[in-house]
Order: sequence, then C-alpha cells, then structure tokens
Amino acid sequence: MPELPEVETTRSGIEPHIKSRQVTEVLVRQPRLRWPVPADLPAHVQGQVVESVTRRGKYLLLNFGNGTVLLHLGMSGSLRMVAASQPAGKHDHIDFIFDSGTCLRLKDPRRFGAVLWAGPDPLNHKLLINLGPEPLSDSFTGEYLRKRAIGRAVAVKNFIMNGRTVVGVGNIYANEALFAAGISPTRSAGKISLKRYLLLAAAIKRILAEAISRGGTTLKDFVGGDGEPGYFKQQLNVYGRAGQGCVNCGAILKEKRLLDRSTVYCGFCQR
DNA sequence: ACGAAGCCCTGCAAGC
DNA sequence: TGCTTGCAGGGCTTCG
Repeated sequence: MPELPEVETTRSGIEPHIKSRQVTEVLVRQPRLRWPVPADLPAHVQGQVVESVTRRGKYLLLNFGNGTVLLHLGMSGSLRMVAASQPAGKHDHIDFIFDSGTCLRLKDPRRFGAVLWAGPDPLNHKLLINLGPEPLSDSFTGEYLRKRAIGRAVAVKNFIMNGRTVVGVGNIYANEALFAAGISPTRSAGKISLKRYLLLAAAIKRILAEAISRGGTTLKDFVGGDGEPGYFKQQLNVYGRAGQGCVNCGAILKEKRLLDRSTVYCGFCQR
C-alpha cells in the first residue's frame, strides 16, 4: 500500500510530466471512491494549467490557478503517465488528459482513495486543516511528541498513527519505528519519557527518509506501459514477521491487533 | 475531549 | 477445479 515515501515518490515522479501543462479533459469513469468524486470537478479543472504538485501527509495536491485537486491513493491507488489513447483497465477510474497528449491515470482497485476539489485554499480544507506536522520537518521532534502525549492513555502506536499527531506514519512504519526505538506499541502514550520520544522521532525520520531516497531509484518509472508503479519492497524487521525471530535477540516476535491493525513486536527488545 | 469501533472496497489466499 | 470465506488496511465518521 502506498505509504508516505511512495506518495512522495509519486509526487516527484509525476510533477515533471504535468507541471505547466494544460488539462484538456477529465474523464471520470468511476466516481465512487472513498467519497464521491464531485460532479463539477471536470468543469473546474478543464482548461486549467498545473502550477505545481505538492504533498501534505499522504494527500497529493494538484495546484491550479483556480484551485486544487486533492488526491489520496488510499490502500491500492496508483498514478501513472500513459498515452491518452491507451485503453483503460478495469480499475482505471480517472484520467487527467493534457495538451501534451499524455494522461495522468488513477488506478485504484479497492477504491479507498479520493479525488476532491478543494478550491483555492486547500490547506484549510477540512481534510487537511487538522493534520499534524510533516514527519520530516523540523517541527516534528521528540519534544513535540512528548508534549502532545501528556495525559494521553492511548497506545503509543495508535498515537503516532493518528494524523493529528503526525502525518504519514502508516501501520508498517509505525511497527518498524517502535521496534527501532525499543518501545512497546501498547504502552500508553502519556507514560513514555522524553528520552524515548527523542529516539522514536529520530527513528520515524530515519526510516521514512531512507525509503524516500531508495524510492528515487526503485520507483521512478511513472511513464508508459500498462503496468503500475510497484511499491517498495524494503527491509522490514517486524512487520509481517510474527512468529519469526527478532533480528536483535532472536526471541519469537508477537502479534496483536491494535485498532484492528496488525501489530508485531518483540516482547524483550520493546518495553 | 478522548478513545474505540464502524465503515468503505476488492484482490488474494486459504479452506472445503 | 471452483466455490466460499476470511483477511488486509487508511483514515474519516460515529458512538459511548
């Protein structure tokens, strides 16, 4: 599934192909995504020129002179640049066709993604306005986490997966970052020391930054073909390894469900 | 205000 | 082989 590194790699992959290009047509084959694609979205976008492609959390923003398209890939979404003449596959729900003859095509089999029209002030859109800091920004620190966690009983894994705390930390990276920081995923957020939050913030930054830098080489082909950009196959120490040995101590990794999400951890290395 | 459950959806794997 | 069943999960929304 697209995690923040994949979304950022998608952003940097598509921007050169659509920036300064004019949209000639928007085709919505399947409007039933996470929310219905607004019926007037094509009318807003057609004829407009892409000024930039930016990202906020896992949302992609196609910025036009008259407003912004918010785009979320959900669990199974992907974007590719294809020739507008290329036949659409079963789950190719939306095309943005450009004056260059190329087409930005959204494929999303499970339809957990979203495509919305946000108007000219997208950061104040209700989906974005309450989002926490970007994990790779200077405002995301261990001190910040500790401060926000005061008095919170929620499990720390759920705390860091909450977009109001910090954006872009999905289930896989939450598992991996907590392992790297030696913190039990079930520990109450309010009962973790500043020292350990410093480790956790650093782990989140390091893991995401590594994935993004690797994405630049492993996921760069957004053009042509009828495939789709494959997501990173990265080194995972705990996620998907329940029942196997801890890479640190060899103990059998345990699995629990937190908020109905698979949670894998080492009962010895994580406290 | 907080925390947890519910919900949207379909590809895939496992079981019969 | 072909069906049925269960599972996966981002994150907004609702409920207690």
